[in-house]
Amino acid sequence: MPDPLYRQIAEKLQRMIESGVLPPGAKLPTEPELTRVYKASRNTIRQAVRWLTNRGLVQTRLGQGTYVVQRARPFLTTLSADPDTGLGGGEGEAYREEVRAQGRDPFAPPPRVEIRQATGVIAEELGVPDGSSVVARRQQRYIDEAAFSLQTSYYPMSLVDAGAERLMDAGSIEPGAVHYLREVLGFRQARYRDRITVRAPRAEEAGFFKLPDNGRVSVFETFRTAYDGAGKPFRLTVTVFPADRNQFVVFAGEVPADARKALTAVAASATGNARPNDA
Amino acid sequence: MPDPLYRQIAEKLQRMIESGVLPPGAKLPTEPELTRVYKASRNTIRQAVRWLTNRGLVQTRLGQGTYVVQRARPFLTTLSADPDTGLGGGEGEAYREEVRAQGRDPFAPPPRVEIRQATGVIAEELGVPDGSSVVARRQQRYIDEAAFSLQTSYYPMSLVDAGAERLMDAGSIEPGAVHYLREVLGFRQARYRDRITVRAPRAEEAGFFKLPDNGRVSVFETFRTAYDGAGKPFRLTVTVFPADRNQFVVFAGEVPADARKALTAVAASATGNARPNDA
DNA sequence: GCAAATTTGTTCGTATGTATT
DNA sequence: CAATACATACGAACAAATTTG
Repeated sequence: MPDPLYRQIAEKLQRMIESGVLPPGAKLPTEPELTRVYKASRNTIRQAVRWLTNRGLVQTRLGQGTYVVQRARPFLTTLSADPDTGLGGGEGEAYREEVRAQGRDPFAPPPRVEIRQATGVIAEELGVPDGSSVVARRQQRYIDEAAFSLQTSYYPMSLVDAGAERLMDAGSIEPGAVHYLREVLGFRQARYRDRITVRAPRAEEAGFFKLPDNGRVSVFETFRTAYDGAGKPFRLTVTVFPADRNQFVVFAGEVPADARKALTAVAASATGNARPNDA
Repeated sequence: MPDPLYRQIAEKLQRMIESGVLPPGAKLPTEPELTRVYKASRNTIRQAVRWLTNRGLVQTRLGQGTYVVQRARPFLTTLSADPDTGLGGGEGEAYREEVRAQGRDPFAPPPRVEIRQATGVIAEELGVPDGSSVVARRQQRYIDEAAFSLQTSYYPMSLVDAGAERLMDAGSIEPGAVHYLREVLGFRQARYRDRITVRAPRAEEAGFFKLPDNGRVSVFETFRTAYDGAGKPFRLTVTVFPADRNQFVVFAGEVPADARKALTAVAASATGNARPNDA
């Protein structure tokens, strides 16, 4: 039995998009036009377009039309520690350097600082009792004016008691909290564990990242637990990145310098074109 | 101006799901029932349910009903090299060990082996001319009888010429291709670069992993380029994992043994409950 | 094993609302 | 303000898959 009508129409449009007949940014015919071309009711046409929307191929704009999506240039975050600085990617100074190295423009407003009760994952990862107080430093980051990540770092209150008072400063800690903790408490970074997950965005996240409200684009959520010299966790950093414009890189062992650069070119070659897993 | 009716209905159902009134696995009322309860047409009810479906909260089954989704226990793959064996996660022997370490049951049928022409990413990453021949070894992997990953490793034909003839064997190379290359050509693993991306599944992948056909669940696609002692790439491994049941872990520096174990508990604590990024 | 009932899926038609040009 | 374009909502009929009797 053939596919339902709306699928047939959707697949025809999909082929036009993937073959380049409808290039990124192009406007699809309007619903009444498609109704005439494919001799289907408007509801069926709308169902076909919705199918494309759910797959992230097109995007509809009320009052304007339906357009083939333009993929943003992906940004690469290195998770493994830098062999020179010993810093992991995505945080403070390391973030700004990595953005500039990719020829792009970083911006981060001062963090919001709050005192919260540790619960669930936060308490477990920091090894503090459930309900005890932690400092939460919440940071928004932009690249080329576009929202790029939402990061919250949690520190046990015991660090503040031990002398790291500036953790509770409302402004930025320059050149970075990692650096500050090393100076004040002697903690060396480059001992951490990252966990990388993917999930649907929450409403606030969808708003901040300007994601389509159909739940189509998911977000990466990374959990970084950092340990001090004695192996005790002293920091948990949770970061959310939109999955449609972010990728991660991990280096193991001594990887040639060539392979560390010019990665952006490979990353940008849309996975939609190269299909290394086809049969 | 309030939300449209279908959204109001969807959000009421969403609250029932998230508050536990409708626990995972529960059956939602049928469409005719919802029609009566919310005094909306069947089409509007269906739109509300579709909204929940697009967010991955429920799943409809033709002829049966609509059910609250049950999240599978996530599986963790370690990307950074094992400090003892020097092996990266997700490949050959390392895969089986990691699965058993998490108390689960690995299964992998023998790989399919093909000769292909290198194009795009494959040629670039392996540093071979576009169009030259490569050996592709394609492997399906299961955990607890469920499809878990689809992996293809590419090797330049020059390795076969240099003596690694078994790369073209149809069956498995025990205890693993990495081990074999070290024996025959002296390549040491533990020099590689991983790139982690997320995208919509292709039709074959959705079929193999039994993903819902609405494009809701996306897949991780990881690209691992391995380098020999001279810094020349000798292998590219592309792996696809369903994002709804997989997570990744990266260790940097000497992380305490405690933090390497008991990770599964933290990972399983559904991100749907703990909301570390809320305002 | 078959038929009926139940439940979601597809397709049409129609009317009205809202945002953009 | 008018025309265009997508969004919401209702009603109706039949199809396909599953469960029940």
